[in-house]
Order: sequence, then C-alpha cells, then structure tokens
Amino acid sequence: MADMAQKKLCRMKSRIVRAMASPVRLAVIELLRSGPMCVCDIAVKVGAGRSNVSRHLAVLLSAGLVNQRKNGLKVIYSLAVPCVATFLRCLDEVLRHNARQMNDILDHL
Amino acid sequence: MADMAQKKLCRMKSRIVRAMASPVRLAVIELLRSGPMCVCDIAVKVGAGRSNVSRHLAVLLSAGLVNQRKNGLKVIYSLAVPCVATFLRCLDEVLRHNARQMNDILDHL
DNA sequence: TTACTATGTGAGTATATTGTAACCTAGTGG
DNA sequence: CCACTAGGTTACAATATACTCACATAGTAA
Repeated sequence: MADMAQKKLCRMKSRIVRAMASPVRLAVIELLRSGPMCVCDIAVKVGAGRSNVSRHLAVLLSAGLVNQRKNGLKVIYSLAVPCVATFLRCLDEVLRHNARQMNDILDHL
Repeated sequence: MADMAQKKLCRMKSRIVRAMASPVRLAVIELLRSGPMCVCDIAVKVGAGRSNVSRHLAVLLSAGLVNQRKNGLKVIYSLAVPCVATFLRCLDEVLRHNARQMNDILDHL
C-alpha cells in the first residue's frame, strides 16, 4: 500500500468485497446465478423479510455487483459481472482447502 | 437459502469473504501474490502498525486464506489458495464495470 | 378516486470490526 | 542471567452493519 492510488484502490475494492460479505447477500448472488429475479421471489427463496432483502439488494447495486430493471410493479435484479460467479466457486475451493487441512491435523493425532 | 445446509454454507462463505473485506487485508493479500513474506516486512509495505497487521493476518489465517511458517524469530505468511489471486482480478473487473457504467451515464447528459 | 401490491427508506437498537496502546511470549545472542 | 527483536494478545473507544417496524412511493386496476 505504498502510494495514495494503491490505498484508494484497496478502499474501493474493500467496499465491493464488503458488499459480498453477508450470508444473505451471498445467498442472493448465488440465487441470481440461475437468472434474473424480482425482489419478492428473492425474499421468498432466501427466507428473509422483503424490506431487509431490498436493503441488501441496494448494497449489491451500489457496489456494482447487480443490475436493476423495472418491469411493471416489479424490479428485476441480475448479476452485473460474470466473474462474480467464478468467485463463488473459489469460495468453495477455500472451504475444501480448510476441510482438507483439518483432516490432516486430525490424522496426525 | 432453502435448507439448513445451504444456510450454514452461506455463513461459512460469508466468514471467508469478510476476512477479505478490509483495505488492509486486501493489500496484504495482494502483497502476498508476489511471494511469502514475514510480518515485519508486510507491516512496512502496507504501512500499518505491527500489532495491527498481526491481527489482520490472524483473521486471514483463521479464514484459511493464508498459511503460516516459522523461520527463527520470523513468521512467514503465504497465500493458501491460488484462486484468491484470481479473485483480485475479478475485483478489478468490477471496478472497470462500474467506471464504464458511470461513463455511460455521464455521456447521456 | 380508492384499494392493492411491490419496493424503498427512516429511525432505533443490537452487534461486530477497527486501530491504538500497553503488555506478554518466544527465539537469539552476549 | 539480561537485552533485544519479531510476533501475538488484551482492553477500550470509535465506527460501521444488520434487522425490525413503520411509513412512503410507485405502478396497476377497479
């Protein structure tokens, strides 16, 4: 983090990562991998209140992770950047890495 | 987030993402892409206090994002999962996506 | 107009995270 | 033994986030 520009970039990236750092929002992102969806359906699928989901979607939107499109009464959200889906697979890989590491420790008891 | 297992997975993934969701820790991860490094060097490079960096490294370690190795007085940290480096490139992509979108808005004024 | 539905937003409380400073531990060398 | 250095930990104040409830907005239809 030598110079100002690097620090600013890290702050901006951190804002994006923080936008993903919530169980509900991760569930929303995973849900949107299967296609665009309105707030009402998202709320049902992730099992949270509508106003709560609306707020979480606002965070994702403000971070640029999802796009918004109005359709009559409904607002349809969709994933904005494809690589976010790739990232979720990376998370699975970290979980597997952790489980493997834990097994190694247990095996050497 | 229909069943229990999905919810638990989302909580575990969220913990990993939160571990990345700090400007300092992001800078550390980016730094470690260039190779393993001791705490003292990391602290200097990211421009933060040693005890602070130590705590951030503990968070990354506990999330399984970095590995630890003792070498005399020093403790050397390294990236644990390769795809984390890929993820940083995804963050750049999101930043570019946001900048492009902002330009589109400004162009249509 | 009124009524209904889908979303978004404000306020309040509860909880979590951050950085700093002081202190503790461990390895090294005299 | 003591001194020095690298790293880790605890405590505390400041800040940020989350969830809920109530209310506001906007589109639709009668």
